[in-house]
Amino acid sequence: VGANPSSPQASRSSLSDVARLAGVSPATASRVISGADYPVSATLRAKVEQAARTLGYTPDPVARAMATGRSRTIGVIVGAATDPYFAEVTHGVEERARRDGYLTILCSSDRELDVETAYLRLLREHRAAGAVLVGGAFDDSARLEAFRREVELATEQGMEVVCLAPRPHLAGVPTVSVDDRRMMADLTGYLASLGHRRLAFVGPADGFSTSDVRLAGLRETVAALQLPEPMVLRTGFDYHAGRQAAIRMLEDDLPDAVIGFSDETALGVLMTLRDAGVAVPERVSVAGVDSTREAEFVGLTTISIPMRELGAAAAARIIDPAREAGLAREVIKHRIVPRQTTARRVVPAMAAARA
Amino acid sequence: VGANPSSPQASRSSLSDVARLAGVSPATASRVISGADYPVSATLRAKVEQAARTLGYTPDPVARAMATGRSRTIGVIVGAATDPYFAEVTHGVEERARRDGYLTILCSSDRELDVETAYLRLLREHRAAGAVLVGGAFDDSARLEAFRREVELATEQGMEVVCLAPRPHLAGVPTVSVDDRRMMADLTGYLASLGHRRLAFVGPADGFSTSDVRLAGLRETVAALQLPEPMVLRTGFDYHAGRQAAIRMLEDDLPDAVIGFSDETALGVLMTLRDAGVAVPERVSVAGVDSTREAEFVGLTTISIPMRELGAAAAARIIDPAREAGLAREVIKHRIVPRQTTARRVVPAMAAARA
DNA sequence: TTGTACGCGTTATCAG
DNA sequence: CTGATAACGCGTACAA
Repeated sequence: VGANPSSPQASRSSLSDVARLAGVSPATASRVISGADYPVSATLRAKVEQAARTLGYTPDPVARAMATGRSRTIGVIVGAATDPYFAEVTHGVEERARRDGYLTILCSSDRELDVETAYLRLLREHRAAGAVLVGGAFDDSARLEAFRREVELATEQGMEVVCLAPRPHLAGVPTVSVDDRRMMADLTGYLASLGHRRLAFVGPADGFSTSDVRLAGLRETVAALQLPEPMVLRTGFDYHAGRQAAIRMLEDDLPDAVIGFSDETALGVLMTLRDAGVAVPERVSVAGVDSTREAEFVGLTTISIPMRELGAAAAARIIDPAREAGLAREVIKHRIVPRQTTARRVVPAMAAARA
Repeated sequence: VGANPSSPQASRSSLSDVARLAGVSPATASRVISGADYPVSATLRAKVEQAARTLGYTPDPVARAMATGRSRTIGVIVGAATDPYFAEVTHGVEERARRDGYLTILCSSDRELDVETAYLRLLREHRAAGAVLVGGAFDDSARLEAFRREVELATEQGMEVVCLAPRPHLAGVPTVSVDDRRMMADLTGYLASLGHRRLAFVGPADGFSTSDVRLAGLRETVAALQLPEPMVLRTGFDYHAGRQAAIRMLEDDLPDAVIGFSDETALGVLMTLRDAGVAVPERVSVAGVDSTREAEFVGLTTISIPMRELGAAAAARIIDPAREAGLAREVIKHRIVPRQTTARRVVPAMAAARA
């Protein structure tokens, strides 16, 4: 009779073993081991600790999850695991989690709300301590209700859910992120200050939360500075999307400067333009967002976002919710990182004169 | 009396609820739900399935893990979560795992054997179905014994451990990987065929499994072709290591061609050489290993390794060990991907003539 | 302050 | 083929 018959278990010792060796009841042993703030005499406490050491006892995480409804496990839900931005944030979560013996569960959603919903459910069933929603999302109204419901269930069950980018339809969920609107406004201002007037934005289709906000920031600034209407190319998130956009620009019309939704997209634009013989930054300036390592490698102008720290902060919030219970909406400072893909605009006449 | 008091549980239904509604015993319900190959009459089976549907019942993974000693969870242990190679393999694992409702646990070890050991133990305690050891490792003899012991314990407990790169001191563990020695021999041959004689290798310190093997492959071929002794720069794994190595080469002496331990390293070399005004591939050829997306972006010559497929294969092996029980040491084919950072050697005289 | 006993939700054994 | 029932290892009301 009993479970787990096939495992030749290397004789792991259980809490009752510890209790027996220490000559106390399992309850007392539990109170000592689990660090409960329950009064236990110093004598017994010492005995239990000694016994635990002798037996090399380690609490069983699964049994604990069973009993407490909580496991030392953190889910991180990203749009694409291989995207450098997501990878960096995830690493931040993992490092912080590891410090406290938490396990990090990687959930890559292909930016599908349904997949996020399914993952959230799985995490809840596994009693994850919390979940980090790293990226933005499409405003997929058909799937949205199920998603919200799942977030609600998770929260009700005591899971900590943290957003690392604002989710418009997820009010009440603590969020720590940069100010996308302002960030893009700053970047636009920076490019304008270099003399660029005809701007282009390359990003995902309409309806993606963070992209929409960034685009709004761009448009506001363009309007305020009385620049011409910006070109908007909605080809996607990644490197390939950047390539496509660049090809379209090459066929159509070159702007003064291009802003990518992310470094990935901007890099796609950059490489494709250069391959086609377009001088960057002399003819066209290119800038991205994220400050991934790739961007550093090629000297791409970008906006610095503390990716690891964001991940670590989210993890910290999940591991110890009490500590940072206060702030529900924290804003991280961004910073423009000017590098070699942006430069003062060279007006055609001057260019001709120089040539 | 009882556990989990604080959770306002959204009334999840349990197996006994299903059993009650179906008018059968929990045992029968379990046999139907868990898909055990245990005889249950069609009538009762239908009743249970109906009841489960009505209640929207889902088995509890934690309780299952408790009872069976196995959870639908796969650990993937990598050297650095943000390294593109590891990220890609991890994504492969995740995609395959997701298909079967498995969760992927990301374990980033900073290439420290101790961290790998600790993670392995944590995974075992959490009843992970298996673990994927993705990268190589330093031959850290002091820590090695504990590591091996942990692998052994994991295996004894029924976990599937799979290596995606040979671990010399882990005999008996199923491994699916490329042939590092031959791969590097091929690449060396390729560079030699372009007329390059003075080769350089940039990689981690001595004693790192995969690097040692690759270097051996290089050396063999160099000897066979009677090329001069190669330069070996042991600066590390990543982009920065490549930069350092390049700086040293610039100060010291430029080879005809540089091979990086990985694409990351090679890219560091490439960018730094170009920043310093060294023409690649005209003056120096540069090649890497992995065929990461980054390498594609900048047109780096490299060796193609099917990263996602490797991850997926490892996951498949863990999810369904019976299926592929046979082969314990599978070798994946590699392929040289010539791109724009390698070219036929231009001998100084010719270069002068051309200039 | 300590101990007893039950429950978490399954699976597996053994008796019908 | 079906059903009681004992585990799995822990946390925790409740009684002492």
